Amino acid sequence: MTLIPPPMPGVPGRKAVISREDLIAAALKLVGPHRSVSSLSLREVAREAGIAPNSFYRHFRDMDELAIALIDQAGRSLRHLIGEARHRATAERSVVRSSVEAFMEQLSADEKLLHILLREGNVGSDAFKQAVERELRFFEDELCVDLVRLAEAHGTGIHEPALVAKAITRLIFTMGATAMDLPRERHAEVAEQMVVMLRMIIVGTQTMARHGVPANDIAGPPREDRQA
Amino acid sequence: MTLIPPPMPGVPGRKAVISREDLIAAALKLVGPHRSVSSLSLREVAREAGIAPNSFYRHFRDMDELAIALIDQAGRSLRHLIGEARHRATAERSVVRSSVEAFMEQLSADEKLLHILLREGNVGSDAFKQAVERELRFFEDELCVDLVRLAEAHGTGIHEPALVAKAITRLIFTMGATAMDLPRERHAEVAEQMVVMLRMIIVGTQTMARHGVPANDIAGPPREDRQA
DNA sequence: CACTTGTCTATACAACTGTATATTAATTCT
DNA sequence: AGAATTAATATACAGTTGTATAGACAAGTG
Repeated sequence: MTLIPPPMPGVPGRKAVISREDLIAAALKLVGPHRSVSSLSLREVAREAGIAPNSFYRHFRDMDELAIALIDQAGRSLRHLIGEARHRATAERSVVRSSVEAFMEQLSADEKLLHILLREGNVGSDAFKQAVERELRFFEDELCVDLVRLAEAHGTGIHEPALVAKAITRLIFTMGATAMDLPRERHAEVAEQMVVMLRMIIVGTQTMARHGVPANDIAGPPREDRQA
Repeated sequence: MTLIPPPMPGVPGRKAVISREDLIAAALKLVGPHRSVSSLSLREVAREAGIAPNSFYRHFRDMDELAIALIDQAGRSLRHLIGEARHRATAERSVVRSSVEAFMEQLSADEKLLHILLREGNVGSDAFKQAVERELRFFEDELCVDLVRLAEAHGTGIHEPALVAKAITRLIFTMGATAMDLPRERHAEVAEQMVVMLRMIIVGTQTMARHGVPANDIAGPPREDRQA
């Protein structure tokens, strides 16, 4: 999706002095901790890219369309990152730790793209939100098959793997979002918190797979409909 | 904070035909799934409230100030809600289930206020974000003392209660935010997912308290620095 | 060459924004 | 009654926004 037409030499017309990617880059330069994508104006992006406002329409119909392209790119970047993290993980260290570390690492380096994916899934148009949701679900699905595979390999059970994946994903993303407002030196601390949280979830799902799911938690009295 | 001056009879001047609360209400009428607080304009709110644009300044200095007042109100509403949920919980059912149910219930009823708290903590000015963060932390702290108290009462251990509270809070809030985009009839399903997720965390923290924390998870090889 | 085609720019317009200034209206105090 | 004080308004202005229209430039075609 959002493919660039290949540079066939047989097409008439003027040589494009600017490309979609240039516009995306210009938009990226403008977003930041205080500037959300949905608050960018068409003219602003055009100005940053050094073109006339109307030239924008040659590449995108809307700012919304640009935003979705941005999300796509952020998603690709994230998927690449996670792929690498997974590769590193199975070799030496735990998935949890190395994934979290890779995530936080990317958070510092590639800040803007992650920013978009993390924080702006809640505002904006429907198309915008769906695009973010799609990337989240992608992340989630990959994590799910990973979890199942690892659980089988290690002989540990896993209760409701899909929900485990969902919980972990959402947790990583929100924690990452809040980490972005913190000074760089506190990122390691947040990463450590994330690792502990994820371990709790994993220990929980394993215990529940081993001993059966409890019908109530620490707060409630025993219930009658507890499963045998 | 944001106190109304008491109606002393001894102050000259014209009777105020509109109050801060009316402006807040007008702003609330405007926000929705497609309209974020930070995208509201001063004139728009004034128009909705039926006053001249400049009259806005009699009550707030900024739209930002209005936004923070909105967050305060949403926070109060949420705290009230949680207080009730906790009251109900200790009596008959589990904290987890009844809290989640109360949360989702409020989500449907009082949609707008929760909306603001849930979705808009990531965009907007610093003051805005800090206000949301403050409310989140409040929620978190209350939950933490609850967890510790319950763990003691039931004789179950609890590992890193503060982190448990944080994880649960963030999870509830993000899941709640995504639920708001779903049709009403799927809310129960999301609530069920949330309950399972939270139980995993609680079972996890209990197991870790009982058996000691694992030095690595299901994916990694044993590490040497494992705690005795 | 003229011709078409696609890219970009210039100008323009109506709508909207936040806010400054000045004026009017309502209420209480003396 | 009149003076004082405060809320609300009307008008106005400069800036920004999205976009419509029309024209200029460059590259390929016949």
